[in-house]
Amino acid sequence: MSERELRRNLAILPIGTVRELTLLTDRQIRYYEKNNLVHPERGKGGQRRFSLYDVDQLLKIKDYLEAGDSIKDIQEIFAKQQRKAQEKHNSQDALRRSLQSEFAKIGRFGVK
Amino acid sequence: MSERELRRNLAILPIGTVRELTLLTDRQIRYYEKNNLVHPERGKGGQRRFSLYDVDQLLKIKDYLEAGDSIKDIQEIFAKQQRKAQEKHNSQDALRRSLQSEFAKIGRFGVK
DNA sequence: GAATTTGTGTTAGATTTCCTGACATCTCAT
DNA sequence: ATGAGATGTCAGGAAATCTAACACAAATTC
Repeated sequence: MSERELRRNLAILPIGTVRELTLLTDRQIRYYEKNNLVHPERGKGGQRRFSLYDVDQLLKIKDYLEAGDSIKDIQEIFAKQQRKAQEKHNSQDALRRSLQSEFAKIGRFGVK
Repeated sequence: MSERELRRNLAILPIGTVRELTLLTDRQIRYYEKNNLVHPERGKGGQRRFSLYDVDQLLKIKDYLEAGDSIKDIQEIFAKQQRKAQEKHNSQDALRRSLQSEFAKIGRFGVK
């Protein structure tokens, strides 16, 4: 994972901040969590910690709901996006590996 | 200010998160604030809210202190950095303005 | 070398935020 | 009408944060 992705996925925000950033209520945020749409971590005392990625997801949820989609619809939408991201990830990995092995054959860049 | 800068300066982190990110104690963080080295905002109930920029500043403070500098030294260092950033900002503004007025003369790009 | 300053630890009590669980309400679709 | 889905609201408790004060070691100043 890139540095940028790491930062994006750092669980650093309490629910109060997320509430302000998304204009959702605590109730809504917790409900979406219960329905597996977001997955905040928990701090030492058991309080939720959200990442910036979570905030993005919550904003998407908001949009989808306002567009008439149900929680279940959104679960499927996210599952689909998840699969695509995974494929993309895999194909990038594959590309990288094949490029590296090509370079290794040419012998100009070591694959360390 | 750019979108990126805006995000960087958004006051979103409670002191607990900042404590974990910097490995400083609350006491230290508050002391540095009292000495004008960081300037967290306050939430509705009066609790501190730090930005990612604040976190960076705190990490710098930590480095400087470990390097033997005093709080006052750091105040001056920051003041100097502040002035330089300001100058850079101004010169960028000046450049932008002069470019815009050049374009305006040529008449191809309106200065909105 | 005694006195002061500096940076930090620690504690206490009050306030704010967050937690879970339950019950209520409203809107659709059946 | 009935039931499911999404949200509001409330209660009681736990966790996080706040300020102010006292303590203290190390460095600095007189």
